[in-house]
Amino acid sequence: MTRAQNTLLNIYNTMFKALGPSHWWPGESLFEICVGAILTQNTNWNNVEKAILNLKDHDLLVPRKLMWLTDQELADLIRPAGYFRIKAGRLKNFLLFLKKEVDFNIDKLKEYPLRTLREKLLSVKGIGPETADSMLLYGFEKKIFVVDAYTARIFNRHFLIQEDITYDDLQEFCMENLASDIELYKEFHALIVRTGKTWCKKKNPLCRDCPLYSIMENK
DNA sequence: CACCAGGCAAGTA
DNA sequence: TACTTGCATGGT
Repeated sequence: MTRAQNTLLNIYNTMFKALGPSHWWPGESLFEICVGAILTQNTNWNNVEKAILNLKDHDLLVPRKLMWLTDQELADLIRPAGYFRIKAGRLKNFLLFLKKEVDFNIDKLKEYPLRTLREKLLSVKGIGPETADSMLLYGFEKKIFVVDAYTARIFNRHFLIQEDITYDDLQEFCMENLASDIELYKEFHALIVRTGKTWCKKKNPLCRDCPLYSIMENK
C-alpha cells in the first residue's frame, strides 16, 4: 500500500468517524438529482432546496413539463438558487438534450456506458466535469469519482497534490488510490464537501478544530 | 460589513 | 495556452 493510498483511506475513515454517513445525493428521482446538480453550481445547497421546492410545488419537476416553460418563467422559479438566468438556460440545454437523445426517457441513459454518457453530458453547454460526474455517480450509479475545489484544498494540505491540479488529474489521482467502489466514491465526496464547508474555508489555512488535524503531517 | 457557496463559459492577450 | 470576469441569491 502506497503512502497516497494509506493517507486517502486515513482521511476517509477520520471524516466518517467525525461526521457519520451523509446520505447523498438528496433527491427523490434521477431527474431531480440532475436538476440539483446544475442548480448547485457554485451555490449553497440551502438555496438550491428552495428552488427545487418551487418546482415541486408547481408540479413541474418532470422533463416534459419543465420544457414548456419560457426561460423567463423558469428563471423566476429557480431564482433562490442564484445565477437564475444562466441556470435557466443550462436547464433548458439539458432538457433539449434529453428530448433529442432519449425522447425525455431519462432512465434510458442508465444503459449507456460511463464514458459515452460522460462525453454526451459534457457536450451540453452548462454541464462541466463536476456537474456531469455528480449526475453520473449519484444519479446514474456510474463508478466515477467527483472532485471539487475542497478535494484539491484538503488533499493539498496533506501533501498529496498541488492545489492547482486540473480536474481530470485530480480525479485520476483519487481513482488510482482508492478502492474501486461506487458507494465509497459517493460517501467520500460527500464527506469532503461537508468537511470543507465546516473547517477548510479559504481563509482558514490550518484549523485545530478540524477532525483531519490529528492526522495532518507537519502541523 | 465582507465573504463565500456541492462551476461554467466567454472574453482577453 | 493562461488568466480574468460575469453570473446572483442567501447564509454566516
